[in-house]
Amino acid sequence: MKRITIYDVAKEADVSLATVSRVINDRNVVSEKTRVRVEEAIEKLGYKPNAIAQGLALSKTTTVSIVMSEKLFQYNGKILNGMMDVSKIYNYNIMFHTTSKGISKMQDVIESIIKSHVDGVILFNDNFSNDELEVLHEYQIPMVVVGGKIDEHNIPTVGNVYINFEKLAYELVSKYLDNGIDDISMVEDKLNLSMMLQMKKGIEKAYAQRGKTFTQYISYDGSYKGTYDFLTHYYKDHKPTKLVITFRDSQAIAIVNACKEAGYEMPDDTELVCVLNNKYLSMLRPSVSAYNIPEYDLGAVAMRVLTKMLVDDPSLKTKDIEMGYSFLPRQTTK
Amino acid sequence: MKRITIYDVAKEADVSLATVSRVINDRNVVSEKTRVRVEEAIEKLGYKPNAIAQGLALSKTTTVSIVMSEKLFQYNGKILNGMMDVSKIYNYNIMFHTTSKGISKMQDVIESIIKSHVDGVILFNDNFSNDELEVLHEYQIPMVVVGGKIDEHNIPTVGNVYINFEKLAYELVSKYLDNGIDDISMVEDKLNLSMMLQMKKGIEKAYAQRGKTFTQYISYDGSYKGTYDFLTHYYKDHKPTKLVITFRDSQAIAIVNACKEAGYEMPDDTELVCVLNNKYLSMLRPSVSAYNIPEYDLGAVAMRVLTKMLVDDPSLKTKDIEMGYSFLPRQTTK
DNA sequence: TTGTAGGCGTTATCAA
DNA sequence: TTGATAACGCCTACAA
Repeated sequence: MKRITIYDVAKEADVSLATVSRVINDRNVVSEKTRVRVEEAIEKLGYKPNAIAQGLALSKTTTVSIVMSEKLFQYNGKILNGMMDVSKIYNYNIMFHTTSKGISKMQDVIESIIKSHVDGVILFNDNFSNDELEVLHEYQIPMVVVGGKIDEHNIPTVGNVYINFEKLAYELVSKYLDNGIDDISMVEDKLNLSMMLQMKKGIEKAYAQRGKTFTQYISYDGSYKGTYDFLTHYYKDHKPTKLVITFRDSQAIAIVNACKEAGYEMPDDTELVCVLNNKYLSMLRPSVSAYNIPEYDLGAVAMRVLTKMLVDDPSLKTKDIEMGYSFLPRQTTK
Repeated sequence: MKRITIYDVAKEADVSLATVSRVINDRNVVSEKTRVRVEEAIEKLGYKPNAIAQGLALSKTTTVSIVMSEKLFQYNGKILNGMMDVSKIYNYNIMFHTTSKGISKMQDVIESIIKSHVDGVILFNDNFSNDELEVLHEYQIPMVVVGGKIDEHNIPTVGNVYINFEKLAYELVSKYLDNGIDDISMVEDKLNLSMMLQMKKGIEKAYAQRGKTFTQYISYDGSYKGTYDFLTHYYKDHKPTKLVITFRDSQAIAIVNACKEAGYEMPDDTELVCVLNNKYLSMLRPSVSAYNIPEYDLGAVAMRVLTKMLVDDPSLKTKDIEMGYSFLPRQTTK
């Protein structure tokens, strides 16, 4: 079946293709009479404009790329939901890219982003370098980074929608320190290294302000299958600290199980806070205290900022937006 | 910055644009000498072909659409991973669409699929009707449906990569029936209705073959926030059956918690099998028996089948592929 | 082996 | 208000 084109419509309505184009795009003025005729022809033939041809003619694809790491997007469903919903409102198509660590596949992704001529890009933290940001910027492609705060940048085509993890960690730890508890540890999450660094910074600041030093950053090499494996092993000969901070659910669950097996009571012997909340943490027994991060909103706002950059002045201000969060106390904290 | 085009390269290398096109696409024979010259020019100018223009010229976008329901894709990360990896191998771009139930957004998705002129589509079960499949077929767009088995179809442009949930349920229930246990229930999962129906069919068949009738299909209306809420309420005045079958983790976890709170022992008082495995089920105490569904492979194979349909004869045979599964016994079964 | 020219489906600029 | 016509960037017969 030959796809029907603007020519077919023009012939059917007995006008020139220019006129058809006009009624499609609502440009200029078209006489009521002919507009109706054209619309009828469109309806009758079931004509649908070819977005590719439009893209070529307009140098605008109404498509934006979303790139996130392969591992990460399993945890970021809601962020994606937020982005998808907003993109629908503005009628943007979504090109989806994933990066796997290891070989720097980000190169390939950038390559295909450039070739695809998408109008904008949304990147997640933790899967690109500054060089790569620079490349995209050279091509004048507006982009927004979502997740954590990115370093001071003066690239005008970059926006940032983020959670201030440094502040979050600082506040959390300060509270405990002020209650006389300084036996605190944080478990590294290799999937979110840049967020970890920000949190570490916040914790260290809290300690430093009180003349102390934070030392219990629990990291591990690649010899374990994952965090869970590592932690169950780790707690065989380590007593959990009074407060343990984890980033994701897997780590929190590992801690809960390890404590249970070692005979420690929560929250009496040890307290646990997981940064990223999800439903499993509330289903667990004991249920795990966590932070309510507005994931959906992060995605929605990021996409909205991007569309703003696309239609408005690209040098728009207020492109950096800090999102809030709130603590969800559950059974693992007093 | 003006994007540099094939003309620029041609001028730089002092050849015609046709020649440049030839070296880019490796078409015809180009003399070694000029090819090198062209390649140098490409390198020097940093030329990247405009995929949009290529798409227009070739009527081929090397892009495929993936459409899945908004709710579902949070659970199907690995399937997506499989699809993404294979699409990378074949250099296909991914256009990502989500459908939310309620208003039939599927209409919009189809609209944009048609306009985008993607080369093929991958659909998940449970988010389209046969009519919608027909529309896509009218446009000759190759597509594959992934997840459960779709009804007999004779649309030549549709492939199907699936798990035989009917068989799975039949086998599972048969085993228990043959051991004299017929106090079995299955909890409905509203996110996967078509799979539920297939499983129900399998269970009913197992019962029927033994002159019995399956009655304990546990469903609920929309008055609960979700399955978890419903189940915790349900088991206040219902004793769990000897075997409970759930589809997803949330439901399984609800059962585990409900039993624990009601003082039932697993697996002695009641056994539990969750169809879709995931890491939380193995972390839970007791850990939940489940099926190892090759999610990644489902996605990978689906994408591979689609690419085959795209390059090979579109009327290729063996487009319907049944994937295997295996049982993972854990603490909730004897 | 290389170049010329027409076409892919739209939009936009001019004239009419 | 409408209609030619030249882009948009690339590919591919057809010629040379």
